[in-house]
Amino acid sequence: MYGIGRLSSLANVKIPTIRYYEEINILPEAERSSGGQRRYRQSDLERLNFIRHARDLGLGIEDIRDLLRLSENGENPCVDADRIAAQHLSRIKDKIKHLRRLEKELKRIVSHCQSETIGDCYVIQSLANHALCGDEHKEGL
Amino acid sequence: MYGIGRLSSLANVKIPTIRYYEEINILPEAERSSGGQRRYRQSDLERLNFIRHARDLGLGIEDIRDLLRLSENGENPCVDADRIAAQHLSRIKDKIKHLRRLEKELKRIVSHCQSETIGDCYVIQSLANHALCGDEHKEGL
DNA sequence: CTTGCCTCTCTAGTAACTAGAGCTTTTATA
DNA sequence: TATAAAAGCTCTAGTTACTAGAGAGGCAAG
Repeated sequence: MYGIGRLSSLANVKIPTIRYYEEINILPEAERSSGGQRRYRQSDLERLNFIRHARDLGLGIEDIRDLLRLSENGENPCVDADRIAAQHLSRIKDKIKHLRRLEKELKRIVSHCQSETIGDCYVIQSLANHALCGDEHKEGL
Repeated sequence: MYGIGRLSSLANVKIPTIRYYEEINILPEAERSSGGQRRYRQSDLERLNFIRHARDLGLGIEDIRDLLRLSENGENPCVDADRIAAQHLSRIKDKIKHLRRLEKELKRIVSHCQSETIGDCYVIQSLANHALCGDEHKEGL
């Protein structure tokens, strides 16, 4: 049994974040010391590690909640977990696509500006006038 | 002079968003009709188009505020605008790098899972146990 | 028993909107 | 001109995943 500070450094998750996870019920309510402080055990650390790891991969809290629920019974079919991961992967691919379009457009705009003053700055002109854009950059996340 | 609905469809920005932009002072306070409704003119549309365009490129409101301020005087040097755009470009590059790492890791995890039940689902195992990760995916945005 | 660190709850703030309630104004039609 | 539909108004609260800070209380070492 250890306190929240120790759990925090073991899992590499900040203290307020741990309390937040408890509040939104992805961590169970912690046991308390006689004075009311949270006390944790190994299983809490494991669950928190799972959460942090999933967060590092960019999964949202609701997906993580589903994954935790699924993982609680080893007999569950794993297609649901696979689907969550696969959907997340496709969201990431979409984001990459979108960001690449932005990157391309910004590169074009930035490299194109050779002027001295705002009056004929290509950056400003591009923003003011969509017609100067080479490409589309309106969709997606 | 037209109403907020028309401005909204001309600029392709939702009505509440326009009011929000006014509230945070990146759009000037609109003139009002005798009954108190907002009335806009061409210059408002141009400013709003500028904003939307910058948002489409992923720029944050504070950057846009700076760009708008700079663009108000054509004599201003344009290095400041260029710097804002260049910094944004580098943030985008970083995000792409980060997302590509996640993509790689998720692909590995998803394709690796051939099981039927959660008990030996590679997705779940990877999340529970960081040692199964091929790569790092902890840094950055 | 005291000192100092750890932890507690609660509120509010972040970014950039979005949704909805309940009401008033404007516009189009009869 | 009367009325009804469409458009607009303000205000509050919700979204995501935390983070910061105030002010009070718990805990372990010496």
